[in-house]
Amino acid sequence: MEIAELQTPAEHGQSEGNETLTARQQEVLSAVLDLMVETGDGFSMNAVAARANCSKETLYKWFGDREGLLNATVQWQAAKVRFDAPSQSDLTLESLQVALEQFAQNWLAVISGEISIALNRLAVSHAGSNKSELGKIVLKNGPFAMGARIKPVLEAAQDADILAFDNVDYAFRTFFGLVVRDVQIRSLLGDGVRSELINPKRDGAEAVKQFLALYGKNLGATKNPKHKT
Amino acid sequence: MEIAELQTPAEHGQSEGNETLTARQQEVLSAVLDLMVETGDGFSMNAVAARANCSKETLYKWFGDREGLLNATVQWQAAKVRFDAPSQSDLTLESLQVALEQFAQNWLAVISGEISIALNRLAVSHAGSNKSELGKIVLKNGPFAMGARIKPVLEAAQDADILAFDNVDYAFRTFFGLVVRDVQIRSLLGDGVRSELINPKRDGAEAVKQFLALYGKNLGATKNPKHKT
DNA sequence: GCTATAACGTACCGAACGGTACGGTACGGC
DNA sequence: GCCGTACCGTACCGTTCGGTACGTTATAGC
Repeated sequence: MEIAELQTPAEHGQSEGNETLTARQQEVLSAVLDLMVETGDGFSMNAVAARANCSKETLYKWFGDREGLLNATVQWQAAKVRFDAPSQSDLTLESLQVALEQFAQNWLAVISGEISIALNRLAVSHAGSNKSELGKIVLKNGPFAMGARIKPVLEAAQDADILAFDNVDYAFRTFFGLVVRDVQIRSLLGDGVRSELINPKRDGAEAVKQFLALYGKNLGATKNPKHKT
Repeated sequence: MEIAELQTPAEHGQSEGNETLTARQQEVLSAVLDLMVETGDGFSMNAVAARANCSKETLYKWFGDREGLLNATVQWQAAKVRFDAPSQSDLTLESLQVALEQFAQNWLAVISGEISIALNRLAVSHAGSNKSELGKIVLKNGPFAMGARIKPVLEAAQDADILAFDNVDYAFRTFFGLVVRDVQIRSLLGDGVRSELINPKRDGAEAVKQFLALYGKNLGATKNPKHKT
């Protein structure tokens, strides 16, 4: 479920500082998020100040510069969205399936949300021009965080003779592909069909079924990849 | 090469036209592409003119405005990169596998190339701010073009009793996920591991193997999705 | 009540950029 | 030789934006 743990404001750089953001500061970041969803990257510091009813001077005092403000916003939002893979002590095929399904469904719901889309758009465009940490931040809180939570589950399932694979990284990336499919890139490119065509509940379950068909150990002749990395 | 057909090389909108670009105009677009790879979206019209040794006035005359220049560049590049799915008359499991592998490998090679990454970054960032056709253009020449080429092959394979699926769209999107995995999003977000970690030849073949394991008809108990749309 | 601090609002500055105008040059048609 | 056309190079204009400065207000501590 949604572990909401706050904090992590992140000073101008990515100092991974743990100074808690004040409520007022979070109001500002929320305003930034709104503007981001509405206009992409095309909003000015003036617009932020106006939307948040604060002065530009305060903005610069708190966040250093525009980059710092964006970094803080992205990190703040990323911290809010983190959810864990449900881990249970007794691991069976059924419980694994449930855990993966829940994770896949959460993930699909997140990446098809407009906030995630806006954040990823911002990070992608800033990853082009060097000198920006936004890409790394989103990468760390997106695909990498997903892997960090799923891989232990996969490895536990392998230990429990439920799954079979040679390379947990590759197995995870297959899981990623089956879950995300073309949803994320199409969303980022502005394909409007998202909410109609995508059903996180159904598609997540289907992805897990397919993943288990590929990597489940008891399911007939499975074709396990031979990657050694 | 200077035909008297006047300009209007790629009218400001997306006139889908293939009015031939003069060699000089293609030089300009090539310069734009270079700048795009180098600096993302952060290049000025002055920079384009300087790089291409042409005047800004000519730029505006040929392409209307900055948007028109970007559109022309993206369309020009997209047209160059198109490749067909090899289609043969006799469709067997082996020939299908070969065809899909070749396609998957081509696709992986394209999307991990720096030009494709730069183009997709540009399109993604412009898809955020409305009022830009770039997202649609890339969508059309990317995922949609891929689907338009693969789906007929899948359907032919279904007719030949090689594959089994209920929904060709969903089957294609699974294929997409298995091929692309996390490669594209990680590349767009600036993850540098691309060329080392990714082997189009090997990964494309593996993706096809997995796809056939899921949707091949003669391969034991396959779990076909029950999607109706 | 007095002072200090924090933040608001507005005005301002310099730079960069999109877009336009203009003078100069090379070249093909006649 | 003359003209029209296409293009180059540069200068220019108006606007926007990031960032700073400053005067004003409100709140907290003493």
